[in-house]
Amino acid sequence: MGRAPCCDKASVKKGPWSPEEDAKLKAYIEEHGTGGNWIALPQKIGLKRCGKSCRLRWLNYLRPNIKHGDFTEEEEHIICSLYISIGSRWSIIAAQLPGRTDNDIKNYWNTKLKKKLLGKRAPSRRARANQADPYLVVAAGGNMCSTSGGGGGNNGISATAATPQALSASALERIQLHMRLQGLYGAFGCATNNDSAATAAAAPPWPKLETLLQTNKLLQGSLPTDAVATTVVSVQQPQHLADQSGLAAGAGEAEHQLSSATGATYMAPPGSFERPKLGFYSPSAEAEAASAEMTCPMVGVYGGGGGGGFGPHHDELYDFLYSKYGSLGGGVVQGGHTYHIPLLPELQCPDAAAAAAAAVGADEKFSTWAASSCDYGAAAGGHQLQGNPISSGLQDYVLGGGYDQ
DNA sequence: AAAGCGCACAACCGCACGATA
DNA sequence: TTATCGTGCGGTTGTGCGCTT
Repeated sequence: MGRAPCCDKASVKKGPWSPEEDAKLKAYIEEHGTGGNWIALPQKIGLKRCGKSCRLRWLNYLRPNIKHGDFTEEEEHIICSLYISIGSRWSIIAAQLPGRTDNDIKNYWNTKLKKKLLGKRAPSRRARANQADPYLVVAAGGNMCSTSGGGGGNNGISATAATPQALSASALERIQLHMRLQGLYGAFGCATNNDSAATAAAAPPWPKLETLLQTNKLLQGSLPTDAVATTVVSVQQPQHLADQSGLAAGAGEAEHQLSSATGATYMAPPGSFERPKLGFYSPSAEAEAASAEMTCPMVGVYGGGGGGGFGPHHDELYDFLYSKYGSLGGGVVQGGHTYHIPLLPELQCPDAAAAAAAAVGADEKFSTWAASSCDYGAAAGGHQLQGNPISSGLQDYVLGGGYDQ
């Protein structure tokens, strides 16, 4: 028995919205608000639309301060960075880009950015229809390292990890993307035996990501200073610290810290080292001096518990990455240069986003963040942004999430 | 000129979650 | 504790337009 549909599909209108419908919806919401019930709203205003459709139309097109098209280079960088870090959690990414909607960003990623960055064509509808296993499209058409072991040596990705069961398309794309940005294909000894891989390897790395990270541009201007609760110490670990800490060769405290190839940095509590998890990076204590501060009402709980921890693909993804970075001892050496995995910009606390939104006008999407106590996953996977009370007065955070679908 | 194709955008669908009765 | 409902999210599909053959 399936759940009842949200509306009578036989009587609701589908397809593009007319200007008249837009005007009706906009006028009503501007005057009365949504009334807290989208399902009932279309009846109230005489629209033959599903409530969900009304909500979508309002959020994506009719509400004030919506931007469409013309993504700036900086916005592209932010999308790219966050996609690597957290995957296809478009609503969270959208929260970092004022005026942008998750739908817009999702479309932009799928139609432009992905191709631009990964250098591959999205399979056509027809190809997709004929493709029995969608995961194989990525595995075969993407620029992932060969897992056949033929000629490329041990590239560290096990056959198991490369199977559709182990690594999702999203995870593969993120690995590809990050490698791409770092120009690490050669360092990983990838066997590139198809055209798309060769094309990808020839493409230039992401040129300005590092600049963006260094300048730490992500919504710094809107960070509130008066909200209370826990202080989250952001953000950028200075490069010299990253250099010193290494990845796996060190002992003691340094061993607690590891940067993953997705850009995640992990800080385990002293004395309880465990295998790092992929996820949003946690800032180091040393980063405090160079960091901005933001506040976020949350409690400090360590690890990936609560909403269910990390997604099923993370362990495999981690195993692959850790085997790479661990075995290479603190970075990837290529051409006499040691490549360190960059730290990613910090996600803005939703409450900060809410505060920023409040300054320019009510925004329903942000208002839901404001009430959620920085719950990053309530709807998107049930995971919470959780703090790690690593030492007195300092909080590191790991964003868990089942975002590999 | 017309068919085929790819692309971009808008919209829909189904699932998971939280709230509530 | 369980069922139901509304909401939010990410994935997918529909559609129109422009380019290519």
